[in-house]
Amino acid sequence: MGAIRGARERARAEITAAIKEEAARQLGTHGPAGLSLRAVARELGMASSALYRYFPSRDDLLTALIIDAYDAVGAAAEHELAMLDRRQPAAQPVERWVAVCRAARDWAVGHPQEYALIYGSPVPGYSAPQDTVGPASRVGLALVSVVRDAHTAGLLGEPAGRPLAGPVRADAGRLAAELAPELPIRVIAALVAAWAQVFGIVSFEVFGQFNRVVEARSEFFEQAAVALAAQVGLRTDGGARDGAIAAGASAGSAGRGAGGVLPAK
Amino acid sequence: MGAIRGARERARAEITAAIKEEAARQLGTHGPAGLSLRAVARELGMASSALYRYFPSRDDLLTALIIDAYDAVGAAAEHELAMLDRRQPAAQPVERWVAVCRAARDWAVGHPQEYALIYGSPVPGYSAPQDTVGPASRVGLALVSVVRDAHTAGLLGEPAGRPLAGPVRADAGRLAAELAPELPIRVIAALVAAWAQVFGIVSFEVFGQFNRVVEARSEFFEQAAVALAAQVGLRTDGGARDGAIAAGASAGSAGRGAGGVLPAK
DNA sequence: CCAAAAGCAAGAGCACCGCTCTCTATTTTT
DNA sequence: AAAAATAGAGAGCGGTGCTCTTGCTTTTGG
Repeated sequence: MGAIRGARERARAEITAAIKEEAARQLGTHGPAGLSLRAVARELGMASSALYRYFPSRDDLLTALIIDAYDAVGAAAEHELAMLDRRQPAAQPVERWVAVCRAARDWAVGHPQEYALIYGSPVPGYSAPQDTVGPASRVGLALVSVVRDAHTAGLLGEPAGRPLAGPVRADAGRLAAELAPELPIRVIAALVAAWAQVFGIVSFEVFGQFNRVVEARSEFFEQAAVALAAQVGLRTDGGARDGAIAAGASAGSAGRGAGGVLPAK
Repeated sequence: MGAIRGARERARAEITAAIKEEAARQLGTHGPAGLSLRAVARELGMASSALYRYFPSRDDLLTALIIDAYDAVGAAAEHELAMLDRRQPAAQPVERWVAVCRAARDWAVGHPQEYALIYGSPVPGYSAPQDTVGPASRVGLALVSVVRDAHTAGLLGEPAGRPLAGPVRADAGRLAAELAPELPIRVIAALVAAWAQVFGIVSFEVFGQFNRVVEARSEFFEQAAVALAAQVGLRTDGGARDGAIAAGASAGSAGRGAGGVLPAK
């Protein structure tokens, strides 16, 4: 945080960064399993044992990369949202929602290995150290903020779905108290579901489950993101049909014409 | 396939099975990265080199396990559906849909490592050998069959969401031709999305993303599965409101009373 | 200012890994 | 019964994560 004190600390910071950089590079080419401390050290021209001064174990290096990845995708989402708001200050909630989703997806397809690291199978022992929970929630919080803004702007309708089962209601209530007390409980529940579902689609794309199934990935994703926004209760038009099911805008969805869902990319 | 011919072939089959069994055991305790051919051989009391008579490489062993896992979850889904139909021949399409989803989830939480193997990050080199695509699609096909049955029974409404973008329509059309020509294209698209979204929720649960977020996992999942069924167009009651948005049953959802979504487990 | 303390880099070494090669024993086929 | 195919064992190669010991440099404190 503070200013760098001596040459030693500066060197330490630089070398730590270089190690992470090279490790990330190897991660991109050989995958998480192929990340080798020795190879990193070799590439950096240092003895493998020296690397342990910076990361006490391979898992710690991986954890650092995990945190970086969470931060990267979180920052991408926040940045994309900020850009949209600057470009188009009166953007519809649905557009803002889709912007966040698309940012996450774009980052994922651009960094598949890093994505796999954080949203794929947890690594060997793995215990999800506490340091990861903050960065890990940034995308989710961005989604929450979009919905919250829509709510304060009066652009939030009823979420789809049946009334909540008791325990689900309890979870959602606890979450609501934590991060958005003004939002209806059902919206919170729908939001969490949508959050998981967005990443379900991204994971299927990145992990190859869509091979030979879905080819128009970005359009497909966009379509699903819009549907999920509706599911959460974000209105696609800021008008009538109060309290009605927001998802039900399909009938008269002149929307944006010509097949397009939202202005792509 | 055919009868076992000699003692040698029988032994080979048995040993192959034993290797896979032990490998699966190790997979469950140490994770995919911790699967060691030497350890498997050691546990089986044979030389590590002898193991290569059965699996030419570690990746081939993993591939075998992957196929087994796909088959296991697929069989679980099909079995659960068959059981429901036997127990309750007039089951609602939504119930059948949820049964398939729940079977997949139950298998996943019961076999997290095997689940990670097939729905988590792809393994090192990995090329998704052709042998996996058949088993891999069983759960998806089960979902398709549920929707198709609902359609022939006249219990399929309009799926939620806007009209499809062109390329998405093309993908869905191709898929429809392959596996369910009678279904509306939009239903196919919604189905694929729902398929990915179901596994998104399962993955978030199994991979720990729901830690400290969702505690009532099975109820939450059930809720989401029902919502996804509606999204696809499965009616929750076999009656009125033709062509209307099926998801819109929320208003008067007396449903099944007392917070419960569907008869659990 | 210089000695003590602390941090850093390197090398050797341990136990393990996937995998190959060679050699022998056994079974199947001809 | 001879020949061919198959199964197992062992040694060995290059790689891995990680530890320990040994020197060296920077920082610190009297």
